Amino acid sequence: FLERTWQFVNRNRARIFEQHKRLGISADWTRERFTMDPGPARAVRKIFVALYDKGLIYRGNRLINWCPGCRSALSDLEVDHEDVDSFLWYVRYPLLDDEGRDTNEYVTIATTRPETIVADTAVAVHPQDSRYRALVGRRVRVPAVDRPVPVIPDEAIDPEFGTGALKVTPGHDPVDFEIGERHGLETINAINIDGTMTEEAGPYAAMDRFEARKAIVADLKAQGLLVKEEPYRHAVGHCDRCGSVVEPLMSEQWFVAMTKVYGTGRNGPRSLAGDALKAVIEGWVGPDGVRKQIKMVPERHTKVYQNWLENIRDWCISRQLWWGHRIPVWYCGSCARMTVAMEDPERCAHCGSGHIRQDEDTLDTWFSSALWPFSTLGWPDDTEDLRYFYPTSVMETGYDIIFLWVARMIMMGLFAMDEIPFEWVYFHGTVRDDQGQRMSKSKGNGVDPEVLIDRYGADALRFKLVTAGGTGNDQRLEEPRMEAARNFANKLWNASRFVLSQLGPGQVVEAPDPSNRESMPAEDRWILSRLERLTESSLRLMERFELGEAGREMEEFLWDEFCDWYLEIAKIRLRQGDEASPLPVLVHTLAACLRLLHPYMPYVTEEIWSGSGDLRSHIPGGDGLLIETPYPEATAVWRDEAAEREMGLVLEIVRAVRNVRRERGIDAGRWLETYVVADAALTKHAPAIEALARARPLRIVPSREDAPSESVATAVLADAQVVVPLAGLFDVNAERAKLAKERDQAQAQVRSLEAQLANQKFLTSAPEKVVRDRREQLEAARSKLAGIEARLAELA
RNA sequence: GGGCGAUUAGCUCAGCUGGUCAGAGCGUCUGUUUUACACACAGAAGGUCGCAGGUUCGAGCCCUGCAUCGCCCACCA
Repeated sequence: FLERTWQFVNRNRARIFEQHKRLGISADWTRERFTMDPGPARAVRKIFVALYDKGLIYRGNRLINWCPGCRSALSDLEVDHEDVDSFLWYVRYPLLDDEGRDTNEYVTIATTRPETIVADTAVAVHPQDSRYRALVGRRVRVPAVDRPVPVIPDEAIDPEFGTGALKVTPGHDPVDFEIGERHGLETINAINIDGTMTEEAGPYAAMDRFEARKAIVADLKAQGLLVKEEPYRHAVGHCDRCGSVVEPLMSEQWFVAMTKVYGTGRNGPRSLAGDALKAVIEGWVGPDGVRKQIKMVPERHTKVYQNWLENIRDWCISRQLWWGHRIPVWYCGSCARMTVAMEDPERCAHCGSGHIRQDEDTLDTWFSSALWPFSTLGWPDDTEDLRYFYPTSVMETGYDIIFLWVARMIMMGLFAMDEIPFEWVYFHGTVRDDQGQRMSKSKGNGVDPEVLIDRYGADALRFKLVTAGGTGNDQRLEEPRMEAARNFANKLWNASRFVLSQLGPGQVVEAPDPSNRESMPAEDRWILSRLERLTESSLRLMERFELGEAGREMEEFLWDEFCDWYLEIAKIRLRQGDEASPLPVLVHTLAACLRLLHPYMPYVTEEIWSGSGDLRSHIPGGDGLLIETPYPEATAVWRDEAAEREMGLVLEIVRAVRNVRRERGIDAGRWLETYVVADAALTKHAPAIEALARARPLRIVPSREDAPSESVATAVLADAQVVVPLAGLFDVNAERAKLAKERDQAQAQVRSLEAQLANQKFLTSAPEKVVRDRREQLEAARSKLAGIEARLAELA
């Protein structure tokens, strides 16, 4: 966040200065205010000096990315390549004879940047290119400036592209610069730092670079040297800060050497990039002798990381911006040498002169960000916290800054601490607007989180962000999903209110005791068993960073199983004031949900626990904040397959009655006389079925003969049948049609299962459990089919 | 030019190590003042899981190719 703020400040520096000026605030004051605090500043200086001492930081006059808009150097990462529609201009360079006079021959080159013609110092062709072999060694005249330059051979030339001949501009193109170095060519600076042309540009001097381009093209055309201009789409570098077209040009800047080997250690030869690669690919042995490997989630990012590091170039770290850490280097006015120091020096370290001046440049904002894992822990002064918090376990950030930030934290962590900064990097996706567009200042489609928080609540925003997508995938910030998250928070709040309303002031409820399970009602055992499954499953998911899936499971459990079923069934006992109170299960299941959900919805859960809800006061030993209570652990003490099966049947029966009601258009409020053909053991669930299905009178009968068969709707389940007398509402044709449809489905299922179980290969190669499940499914399907057929026979 | 991701109900998206996984929310439709919640409850309709092959007893899930969209990297002027 700090870094983002600093970037923002940097982008807006001119405006802030102007504002302050208008307010009568001195520029010095402004500059001072926007200086980083001394802690991290010391870390930055210490690292700078250490890198410099190892020869990993150097100053050099090199071709760098220059932004004429910001008037600053940029690193490779700050240049965005965007496709631009332009032209490929084919230009004739007259061949000269030995005396330096024009001949009738030409070499035609293709260029996208005619304005750089004035800085050409050669024309290059591929050495194997038969078309040009004879020309190598001769000279051509550069148009516009009439400079004679040689035709040289170089492997870097692609004979297929353009005419196969390249104008070489070492001063303004990275490839050309390398060619220039190989052939000892002169480097000419034709473009100023403000984007205008230099004196070297001759007639075009002082023109803006794009104006100069037009002027040169016009002049070439006039001189008959322009062969053609071809529409051409190609990538052009833009400044990621201001959008200006970036200009490669020669400039004296500071660099960090990425691949230079500066020593050797227990992990072999050391270099910044090499070490960062090693820590992720094969692991890093720290000072404690333990090998630790940095793992990324989603894993695919490691390949991107690796690819970047394997092709990395030195990092240009000096910026000509106002804010940021100033480079801790002083130049001597007397002996001209440099003093590199942590503390501001009084005099030159070499000759003792007092005439020293600090470098005006600031550091790339990501240079200090790279130190974040340890500079925030007090390094280099107070290293106490470092012992406990370095390395940390998980670094969480967006995948868009994997190079800018993550890779550099790893480099600097290994350099300064000789230990990885973190073991896991968890990358979240990009949050887009509701149209799926990336949020950006220029588009103005940014969504202010504060507004969303006002509208839906902080918990809803957080829950939405964590659960709305897959791990590491981008997601849209859309309102319907925000509403759903808010509704869930509301659901949790209301369910809690209900539970709390059942408790007397100061009433303390003991936790359910597994050793008493025999005497507990099936629904209690059921919900506790389900809770345990949820705990086990969500913990497993969280360990794999499947945070969204875990949260969704919690929501589903709380809403569907706890609220819609358990709570409603528990109300019966609460109303009747049963001896076996559901309160222990109600209170402790809710408490467990609060703990599970706390990371997802910290505010509501805490409010229920220790705030106005004060659930903790009803729990033995309940004290402190929710965050202080232990997170639920996965155990199996409450696992109860029998209870789950039993309640599964109850739920099915209730749904069956509701379906009959719906299918016949019977008022939801009307009580329906209902027979359930099932084992007598089901009788104890009669009150629940009665209440939830509004089935009264309800009769549990042992066999189909005990229920009426005339004018009844029948729902056939595997382990039960539901019979609802309809009297006047009964429609025998509708009933037959419905049952026929169900029979077809059941038959299809039976056939498919039978076929699978008859397949010898399936039986031998499928896991035992799958085969067993299939057999059980077949049995259930057959039983259901038999029931349906019997009922159809009755109706015939 | 390389690499990666996406393509699943009208919309936005989940689907872990291949075995009922075809799901959720929203939307639509039908009902409901059932005393925690209408930011709710009950129910319904809706998808040949981009296309074509392949592996397997079995494939949204694995392999190959193709198509469309998006992102990242990149010194073909």
